[in-house]
Amino acid sequence: MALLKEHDAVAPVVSAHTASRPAPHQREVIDIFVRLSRLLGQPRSLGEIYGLLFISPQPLAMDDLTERLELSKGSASQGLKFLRNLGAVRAIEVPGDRRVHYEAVAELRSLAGRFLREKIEPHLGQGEERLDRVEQLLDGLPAEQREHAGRRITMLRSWSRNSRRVLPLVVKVLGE
Amino acid sequence: MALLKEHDAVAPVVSAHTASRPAPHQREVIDIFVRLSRLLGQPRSLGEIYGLLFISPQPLAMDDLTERLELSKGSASQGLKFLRNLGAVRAIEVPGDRRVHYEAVAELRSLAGRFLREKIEPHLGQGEERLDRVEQLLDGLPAEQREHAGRRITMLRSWSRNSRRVLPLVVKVLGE
DNA sequence: GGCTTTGTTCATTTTGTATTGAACAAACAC
DNA sequence: GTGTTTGTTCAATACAAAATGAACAAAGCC
Repeated sequence: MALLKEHDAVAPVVSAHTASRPAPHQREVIDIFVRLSRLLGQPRSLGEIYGLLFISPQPLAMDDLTERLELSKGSASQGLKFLRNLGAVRAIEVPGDRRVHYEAVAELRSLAGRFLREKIEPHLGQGEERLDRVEQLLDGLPAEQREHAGRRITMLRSWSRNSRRVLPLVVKVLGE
Repeated sequence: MALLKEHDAVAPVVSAHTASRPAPHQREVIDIFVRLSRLLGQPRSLGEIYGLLFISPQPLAMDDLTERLELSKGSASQGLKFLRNLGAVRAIEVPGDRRVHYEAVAELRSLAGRFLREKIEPHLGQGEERLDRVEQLLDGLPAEQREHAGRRITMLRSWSRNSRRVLPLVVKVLGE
């Protein structure tokens, strides 16, 4: 036993699956992304995955993630899928290793842009059509109520338009 | 048992508590705010309450809310508390009625401003201090790792600064 | 004083969402 | 071909967040 252990330690097997926990500074950075993730209404595992990739000096394979973050294959796979779609992560070929490795795409501009466009914009767009339909419903209403409701819907249209205007602006400033 | 059930069904209990459901157009507007609420990571009841107040021609008391939206006193009370703190709702005196009535504050600028300042900004602010502390943790690290981690933290600082810059801008454009 | 109305708080229950893990598929090695 | 590694999907489970409702407090009324 002691022999075996010693052998393991001595062997320069740098590439063995050293399931090393994240270092303290890594844990901190991961935590920052976990908070951000929750703030944006995403699962914590997402933040953990992106965070670890962000602070890791080299690309990591999926089982590096499951080992170091102690999460299931399912979570890792789903999380990476999401991050891939978002363009927050890119696949990297590592010579002599069949597994796909990932590294964090660390450009705030593209990240935020994609997120806003895919997760926020649709809601706003959908809203505009809705308002047209809702306005139809006002027809059979007593005059007083119709007037008030009409004003409110006009107001919502304006809110929607302003919100749309903001998005590109946000992306622009974040990218500077 | 059967009798009781039949009685319940037959009784023309229209006025018992004329808990008039929201009209179709009101239901639609409420739904818009429910979605928004979820998008911002807030409970659906919040959206319902604000939505109904927003589309109601006159101020409503708490039991109007519990009846029309079919939610508990607890939810209504908590929801109103939150909305009051946010400044999204204001209390109105109604002559001859002891109950406090509420109306929606319908100014996007102040609403969004308050929300961003109270719910988002703190996270960003907290982040900056954190980064200083994290940087300390880098000292005992091998040169190569330290260099990479250092770059990443610098990057996070810049992200944080840019995000801060965006907030006032958002508020400004939303208010126009 | 006691009785009623209005509103809040908080422990419990319910609901919704994230995570897990097992079954499956695909790509490779031999 | 068989066995192994890598990765995905999805039904079951665990967990976190929201809603409930009962107990309580405060304020008005008679």
